[in-house]
Amino acid sequence: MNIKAELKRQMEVISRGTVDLISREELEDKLKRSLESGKPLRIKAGFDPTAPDLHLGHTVLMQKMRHFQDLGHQVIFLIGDFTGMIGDPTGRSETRKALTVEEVRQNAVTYREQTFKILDPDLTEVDFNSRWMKSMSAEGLIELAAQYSVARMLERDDFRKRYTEQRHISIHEFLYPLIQGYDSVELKADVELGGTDQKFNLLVGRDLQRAFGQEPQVVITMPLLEGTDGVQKMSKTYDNYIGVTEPAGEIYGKVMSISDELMVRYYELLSTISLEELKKLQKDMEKGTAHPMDAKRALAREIVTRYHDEKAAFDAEEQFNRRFSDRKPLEEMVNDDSVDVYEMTEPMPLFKVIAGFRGVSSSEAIRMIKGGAVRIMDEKVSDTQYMVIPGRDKVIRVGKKFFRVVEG
RNA sequence: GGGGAGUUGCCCGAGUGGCUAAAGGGGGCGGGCUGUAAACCCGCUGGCACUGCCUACGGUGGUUCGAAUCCAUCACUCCCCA
Repeated sequence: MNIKAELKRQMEVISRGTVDLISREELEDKLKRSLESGKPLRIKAGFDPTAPDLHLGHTVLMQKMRHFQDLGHQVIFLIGDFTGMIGDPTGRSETRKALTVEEVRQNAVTYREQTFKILDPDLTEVDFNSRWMKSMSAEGLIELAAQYSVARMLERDDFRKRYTEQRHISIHEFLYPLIQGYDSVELKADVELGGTDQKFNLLVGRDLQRAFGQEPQVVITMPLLEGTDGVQKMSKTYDNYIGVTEPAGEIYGKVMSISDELMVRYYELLSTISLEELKKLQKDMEKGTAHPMDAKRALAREIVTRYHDEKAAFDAEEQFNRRFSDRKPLEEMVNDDSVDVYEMTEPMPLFKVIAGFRGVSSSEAIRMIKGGAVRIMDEKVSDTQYMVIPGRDKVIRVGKKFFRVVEG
């Protein structure tokens, strides 16, 4: 094997799509030694077990982990169960609520199950930082804390912001980056991956490794994926996520509802098409030779295919078209199996039906009726007292979603 | 340890005794326009089978016919001094 050529190839694969790579020289050095000795690099990526459902935002990072696996390196999927109990203050404007031991444990299990949709289980070492943190003594913690200064902590953007805005910061929040950094010491990590928001924490890891006499890890950050709202980062907390375990139709629909601008971003970070292809697509859309909606369809198909399969993607598209794009007469909708079904045997007030179907309060349902959001058999209904009679009122539409009433 | 400021609905923020389910903005939802896009315009935005009732302005207790607004006390946050 030509080590030089292989080194170049690996560097290319690894650096694609990254935001920071600190430092390139160190990475090259480590890779070179690894190639010469045949000893794989230890790649660490930590995950906070607050949100047990993986979403597309996580996959940006995990695909990078996968790249490392494909190059034969050892990936460590570290579940920050101990740190999860502290609550990562990163990016927050206020103190996070700490999780209970039980919550963290449960979340971790689900997390693990979903990981292997993307990663190769044989090349993945799953670990928990409670393994070493739980038994750390107070002396150990103080020794660790002595490695860093308050001034340096306050260099971190979010801390500084909170500090200058005179908001509360608990001492234990300073411990988070320290513990995360110490994890790298325990794991003897060669490389640590994270989102750009993790940059500070990852760099602390380098300092601590140095302090504990280890060679500092290389830090690689990946861009954060915006959520479906296009503004905030994708997160379960903001309810703007697309989960990898969601049904095909759901994923397809969510992707279709994102803005054009965001679509380009998703292409960039989630699609496997090359950057050149993406550029061409953008140009064509500007020129008007390609319709943005078609491009979005293709993206939705690609993503659904990845987490389900091609057939599911095809079906999801079919259903989507039938539901929203094709203008079809009411009679067809009545028996269309792609609409959701609401079973009822006895007449019920309309707002109750809506409340049950949409999961909103009765007051909210009544407001929707008053606001003209509701149609029954294609007729707008504004009577809040309206009774739904199964058999007669077959198709109810609330907003853009609609459903069919069936006698059960 | 001493002194001061503050805690309002999902978020920000106005409100200093009745007209306050609480201005305004953001977000969210709905309507129009569309490509279930963006932008823009309009409406709604505590709960409850609802011409009414219940819950709500950090917690508790009090003053009052009546309190988010006044008093006491507790909790929490921030600032200044030591």
